[in-house]
Amino acid sequence: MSAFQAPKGTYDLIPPVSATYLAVRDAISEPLRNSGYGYVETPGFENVELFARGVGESTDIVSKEMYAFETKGGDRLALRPEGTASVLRAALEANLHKAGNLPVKLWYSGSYYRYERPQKGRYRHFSQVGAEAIGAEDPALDAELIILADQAYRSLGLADFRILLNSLGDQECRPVYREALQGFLRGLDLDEDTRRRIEINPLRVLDDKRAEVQKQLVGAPLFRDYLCDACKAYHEEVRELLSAAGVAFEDDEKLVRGLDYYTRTTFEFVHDGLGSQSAVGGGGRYDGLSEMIGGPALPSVGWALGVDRTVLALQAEGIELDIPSATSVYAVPLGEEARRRLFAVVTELRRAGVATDFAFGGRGLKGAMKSANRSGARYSIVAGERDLAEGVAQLKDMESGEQEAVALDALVPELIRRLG
RNA sequence: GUGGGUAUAGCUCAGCUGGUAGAGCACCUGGUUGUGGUCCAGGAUGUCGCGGGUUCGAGUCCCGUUACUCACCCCA
Repeated sequence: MSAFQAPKGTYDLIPPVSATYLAVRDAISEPLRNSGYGYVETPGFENVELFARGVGESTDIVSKEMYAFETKGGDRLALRPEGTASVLRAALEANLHKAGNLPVKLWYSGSYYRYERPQKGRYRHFSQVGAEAIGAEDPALDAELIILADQAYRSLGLADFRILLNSLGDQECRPVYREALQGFLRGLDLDEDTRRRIEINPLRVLDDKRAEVQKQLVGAPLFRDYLCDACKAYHEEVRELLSAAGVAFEDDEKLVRGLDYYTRTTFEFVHDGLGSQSAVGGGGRYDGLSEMIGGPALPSVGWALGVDRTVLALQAEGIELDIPSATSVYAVPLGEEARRRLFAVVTELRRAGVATDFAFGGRGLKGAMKSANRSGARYSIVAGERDLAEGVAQLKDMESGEQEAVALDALVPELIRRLG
């Protein structure tokens, strides 16, 4: 115990659990790397205005959950609460969209920050892997991203997740629907906050999880009935491509996401084993975002998957990822001379690419062998004066317990041979 | 911001209507003066979250406080 602990809503990732997080990030990004997405990394903080204009002034994310601060130089910054706005900003700043190769496809992995009351699956510092395809309006692109996320989850062994799909329309049909919805909502018996939301962002009222609210929403106008022909055709094409790819999804007319920039396709990946925070990931199309942050018209689509929540989903399904032992060989010296000789062998093995560790700190043989066992190493090398006098070391198979003398000079090639 | 729950050994937890602290796992030592994982024998470990109160006596009751946790709102 130190006098300090991790700040509220944060946690440290330590072995062995941290290995699972690395594996999850790897599994999520693998299909992206295999599909033309390039890695992008942006700063952990941005000009606060980017999020205010991008994510939306009316969203909870911006209005009450953002870590905003002023620097000594007077700049107004904010820790990033999400990834899309930053990635788009970076792409525009580097003029990637002018390189003539649209869509610009990018993936990223990093930490995000929201000042919220922590609970299961919701932290103030959390980790996401995301993907963005910038500058193309093509239903196949929307489908591609959903298919790749599905592939990522399946590669982890997850089975109990569902994909919710909806369309939020465009500048043409959304205002008409919005007005129709507002007309309906204004007639309901709702609390003050919700009534305010009707005027600012009525679609999000549909997303309210409270039973007494949902009960009143029966009979609310559905966007499905208001979509313009272009949006309807686009959405139908996305649905068909997903079906053709064998990716199951559920139409959810009430799926509205809490970020203002979404248009047309929106989707969410939900898992029932996470407590009340059921979304493990989500995303959608954001055709207007580029212009909102001062760029050219660049219709785009993307998603972000929560690494923390994916790990919770794995736990809920009882899935243990098969993470290979980090160490293949563990060297145990007895005495000073052996320590020098074996340390040299360890260095040589490592340079040859064999994962090797060493009994540091001069523990007794028994303790050192215990460490060798805990390291998960397949082989241990033990050498003391008796062995050195004969120019050998004892090579022990930690699984079978069998041990044989191997000439010191032959150790490295022999281990490489055995480990394949 | 609002509400519920919890706080005892490194970890997971037990401790009945108040009588001065326990289990399992982990850890350490020995059985093996040069061998781990199994087995056997032994061992160490706690400001019982913190502060105050009631009491002859508080892990146990009361008040306060802090932390954690779950849920609402919202989201990954």
